[in-house]
Amino acid sequence: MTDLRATLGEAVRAAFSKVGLDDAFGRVTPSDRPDLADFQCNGALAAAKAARRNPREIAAAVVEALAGHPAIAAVEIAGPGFVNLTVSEAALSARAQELARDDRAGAPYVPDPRRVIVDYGGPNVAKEMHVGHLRASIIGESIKRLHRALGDETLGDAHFGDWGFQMGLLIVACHDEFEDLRPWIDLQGEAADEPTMTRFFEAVAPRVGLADLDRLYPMAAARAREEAEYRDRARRATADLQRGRLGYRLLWRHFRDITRAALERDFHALGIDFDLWRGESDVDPLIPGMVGELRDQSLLYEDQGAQIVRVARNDDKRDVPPLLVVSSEGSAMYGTTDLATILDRKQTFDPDLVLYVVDQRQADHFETVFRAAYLAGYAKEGSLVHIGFGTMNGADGKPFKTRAGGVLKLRDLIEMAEDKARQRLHEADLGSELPEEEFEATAHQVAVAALKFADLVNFRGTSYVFDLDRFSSFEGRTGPYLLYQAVRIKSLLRKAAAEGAEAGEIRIEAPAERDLLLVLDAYPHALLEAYDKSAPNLIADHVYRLAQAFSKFYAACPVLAAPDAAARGSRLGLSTTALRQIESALDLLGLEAPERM
RNA sequence: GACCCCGUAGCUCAACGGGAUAGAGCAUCUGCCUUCUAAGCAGAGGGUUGCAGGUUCGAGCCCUGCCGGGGUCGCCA
Repeated sequence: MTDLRATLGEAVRAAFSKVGLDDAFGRVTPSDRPDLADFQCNGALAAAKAARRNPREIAAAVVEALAGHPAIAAVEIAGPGFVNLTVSEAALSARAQELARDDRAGAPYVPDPRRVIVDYGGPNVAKEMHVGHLRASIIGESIKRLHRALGDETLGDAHFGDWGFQMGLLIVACHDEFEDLRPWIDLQGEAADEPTMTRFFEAVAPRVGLADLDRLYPMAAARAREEAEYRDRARRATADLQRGRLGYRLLWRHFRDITRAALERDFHALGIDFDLWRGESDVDPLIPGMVGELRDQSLLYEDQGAQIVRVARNDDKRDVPPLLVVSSEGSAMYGTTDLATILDRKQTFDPDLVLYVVDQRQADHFETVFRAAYLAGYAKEGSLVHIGFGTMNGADGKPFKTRAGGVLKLRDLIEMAEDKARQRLHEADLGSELPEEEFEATAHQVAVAALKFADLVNFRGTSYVFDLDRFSSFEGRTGPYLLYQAVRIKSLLRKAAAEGAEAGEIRIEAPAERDLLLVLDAYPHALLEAYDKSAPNLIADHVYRLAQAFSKFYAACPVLAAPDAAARGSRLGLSTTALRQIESALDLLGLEAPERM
């Protein structure tokens, strides 16, 4: 399977070699002037500059070396030395059959598969998920799917925040709130027998639910800010928990279990599923050993009462602060946990690459942690990469807030999107004949598509403005538009099947067919670019372009009413292939199209 | 203060090693439903790419300065 761009690129690189120039100049790109050609190579201009020669002369030599290549119908020199390439009918047709037969719709494999962990989502026990988690989850899920689809052995890890001060706060809050549970919460010791544990959970589970955590945590957090005494109690509870005090440990397990179950449900509804839920608590036992090892490696320094690893380098343009491993109070910091997580991953999975899909604002933090990990030999230089993203902003350009000024909960956001989707479907009189259940499922899919596509269509590094009306529109570059296009093709194929019409050999005749095929051909390159840059927006761009190219084809070339059986078979083949590729790309974005709407 | 990112059409965003006429979508305007979902298609208008210099045959992209916005700068995560 080779796409036309790669085929031509190979040919042009060979031509540059043949005339004695670096083959890197033979880079081929889709034409900027589709009215003139399908592809172009600007290498003659760059080569001319390097060799102080006339670009048109070089272009002429390259063109001569290309003569007779079977994939090229025409090659012309334009302007100062652009080489314009038009694909031959034979190559076009061969590529069409290849794509039609490929059950991956053109998706490539990477040449050297790696072991990859995508660290994303970052939900916390007790803290409600908010829009900040949404971006991490949407982008991370897409990157994970992309790596997996292209052949990497890939794990997605939620990196569950289950271990900090907030646990102590919750324990104290529960202790105060549930008087009758105190004997259980105060349970001493470090280990329990089965019957004790069973009785513990029988007593606690019916009383302490998610709603309690949602209610108690903000209250406790606020109170800890005000009252030093309360804060100290929570700190002590945190320390006791981490030391293994039985009642706290069991209560904490309960917090963690119910939170995780709810989170998994919420994520799943968004098409986001993790392979691992390794929590901060899982790596806590590694920390003492790790600290000792860092000391043995002479990486640890004492500074202002804290234990630090210095990571600054001579060529740094700014002050790079050290990694704080043990605070002056003797506790582990979040950088400590992150470093221990790197160690844990090395021991359990030994990844070639770890991608951290986390807010761009934490770039400095990760730089520090990564440097420390490289120094300690916990990861190979360059194998840890922070995939930063910008914020989702409100209409004022500032990070999104509710009207009351608070952080918008993820659940509320999704509900808003579903309401909007229902409203839009009704306005367009769509899905009115669907059964209630299917209509609701469709509304959910439309809502999810609106939110996720709006996020993924922007380059992850830039911030974007949240505008539900725009995202939920069925017109233009939106998720719902893409679902609509997919559904329209599905409907067409159902009708064809009912008439007994079958896909046949694809013949590229009409301009709209040629344009569609060229877009289909560009899929592997789009995916490899997206892979290299961890940039799902390139997949979003591609699928939108594809949907548009199909729509033009659909308007210009009747399928069922094609002039003859061969043309109908050909157009059905193109439609089937386009649908498969749209669905493939949507899947990589974490989206799914309904059967009808 | 230091460092990083951003500034492109009225709005939201593109522009793939520095290359041809800076592209899409929304909004506005004009056509097209007795044919497969018009949530569509065809077309039009809309730009001194923040400002000023520089490098280059050629700059939205590279360099310098300035203006404006955002972010980060060890014991929260």
